[in-house]
Amino acid sequence: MEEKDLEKVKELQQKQEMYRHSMSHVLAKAIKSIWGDVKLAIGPAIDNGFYYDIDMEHSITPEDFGKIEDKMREIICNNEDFVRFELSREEALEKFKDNPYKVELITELPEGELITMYRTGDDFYDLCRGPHVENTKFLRGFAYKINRVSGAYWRGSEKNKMLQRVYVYGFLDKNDLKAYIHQMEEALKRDHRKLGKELQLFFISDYSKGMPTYMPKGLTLKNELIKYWREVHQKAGYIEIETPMAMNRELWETSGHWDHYKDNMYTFKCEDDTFAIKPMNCPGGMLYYMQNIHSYKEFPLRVGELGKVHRHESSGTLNGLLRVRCFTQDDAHIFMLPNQIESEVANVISLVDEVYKNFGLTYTVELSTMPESHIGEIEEWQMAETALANALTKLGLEYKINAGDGAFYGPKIDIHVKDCIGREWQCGTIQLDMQLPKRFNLTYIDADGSEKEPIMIHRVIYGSLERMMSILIENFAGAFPTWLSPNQVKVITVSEKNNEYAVKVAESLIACGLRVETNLDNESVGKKIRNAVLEKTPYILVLGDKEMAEGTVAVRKRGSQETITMSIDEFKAEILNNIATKSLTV
RNA sequence: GCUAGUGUGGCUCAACGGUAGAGCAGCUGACUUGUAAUCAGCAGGUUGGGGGUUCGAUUCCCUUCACUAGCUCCA
Repeated sequence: MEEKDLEKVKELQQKQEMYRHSMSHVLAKAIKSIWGDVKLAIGPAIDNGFYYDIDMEHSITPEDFGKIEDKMREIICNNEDFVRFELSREEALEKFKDNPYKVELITELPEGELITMYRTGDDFYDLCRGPHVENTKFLRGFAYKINRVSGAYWRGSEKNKMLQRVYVYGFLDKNDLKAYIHQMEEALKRDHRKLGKELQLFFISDYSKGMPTYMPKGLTLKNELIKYWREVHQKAGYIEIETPMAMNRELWETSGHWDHYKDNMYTFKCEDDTFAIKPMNCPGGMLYYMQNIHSYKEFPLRVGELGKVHRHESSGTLNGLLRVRCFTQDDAHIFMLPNQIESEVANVISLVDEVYKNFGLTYTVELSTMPESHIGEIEEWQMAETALANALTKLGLEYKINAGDGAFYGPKIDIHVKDCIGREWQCGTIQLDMQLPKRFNLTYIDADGSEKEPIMIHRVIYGSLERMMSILIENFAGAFPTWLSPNQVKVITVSEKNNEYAVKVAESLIACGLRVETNLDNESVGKKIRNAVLEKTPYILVLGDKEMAEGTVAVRKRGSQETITMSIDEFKAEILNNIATKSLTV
């Protein structure tokens, strides 16, 4: 039964994909019939519809969308057959001789194979393996909407010409399209940049593009994340260090960053020396290791650092707190014996799991293996990759393999989390480094008294505090669990007569370590409630004559419109318990 | 970095060739409030910066900066 359903779903997905392919043909045809002189590149189906990459003079703008959609509708209503036909390579090249993109695609097809094309009407044909629907009339019920137009490099390489890519949402079911658009609109409301402004968490000044300033509330959030991080890492056997922000060029030459990463580093001269602001914490961590002679008995040696790094990322890639030029990595370098890799990697992944679960985050795991350009011996790589894979398998985690996507210095495991509009961001990562220990000549004394080179991994759990914060802001839509919430309690008075009592209550809560704000404004209770609700405060306390006389508080929890009257001590017990258990709800 | 779009008071938006308007927030005053906006008044912008076209520009053009989406990148 279950299998049957699965099959049905799969069948429907395949059908949808075929329709999307056919629609992309229609899209191309519509654009060609409107603007005439266009060179079509490529137009695949994607998971929310389809797009077409086109090289043309006219810059398509949102004002053109209606016109294109109308034309598409017209083509669909013409009941044109999708006619499949095959050409020899030469014939196909001749047919597309004015279109370098198609020529390139055709040339890459295996020689001797016939080229499949589809034609609709008399005037339009396109290179496509198909399948397509038989006739455009079948597309009549297909729900589509042009979403946006943007630039995209031909074949994804910045060396090539940038084409115009028209993205279209497209679904078999009208309701799916509606639901999808609605979901996107809802998602935008929880965009961390919007909430960051509304909730006064952070801002990014023009004077420090890509480098956020934390406002008091945002800093509280960040500090809570750090506090929690320290708790779990201390339990997991980590020690913590702090390395300098700027270090001499020579160090970066030794680490290899100067050669590989110089363009992304902020460098400066001081007296006769050149310095770089650290783009990563590793070299500093290596220097720490080198301060002492190490024994195999110390391993695994887990050295953590909440290190602030600066990287000059391209301007176009910056995105709120998700992609910044200055961020705090929750880094750690772990030094170990070869036979400790598997268990230690498993330890780290368990830590990731524990931390992410605590936030209610779901994640996906990817294992990236040896890239073409790499250092080290194949056997070393195999050993390392096997160890990583074994650790994942042992924990029963599903993972995707990204063949050849590892760092040049070692394989890695990446943890991805989705943002509110479905974009995946790498957060946690565990990277085996087969280079730095060599470059810095790290050693330890093994049981037999010989000097050996330790195995080292870099790992982050949050990834960066900034990225994790933005993911959390969006996941919670700004309504943070109490323990994380910048403001945990809002004390509201009914009238000015109650101010003194309110201040007393607030002070006693603050004395318990709670983050409390009072609103003694000369405003209506309704308005003060409204403001507190908009600020997404977990607990609102309303204090009037009644509470004052009885020494109680009227508690209104986030998400509820009811109030519960309780003694101050009862309230303290409840909220402190909520915080201690890091409850996700109030 | 590339392509396109956007840029109006602290915030959200309006006006769109005739020299900027509203709500919220702020301030002042009245009201003393019982669970999502009490009322009145005041103040606040030369429309991101620079240049040009024009009798006149927020509105058109150029340039620059920033932002947004996508592409590339993320060792």
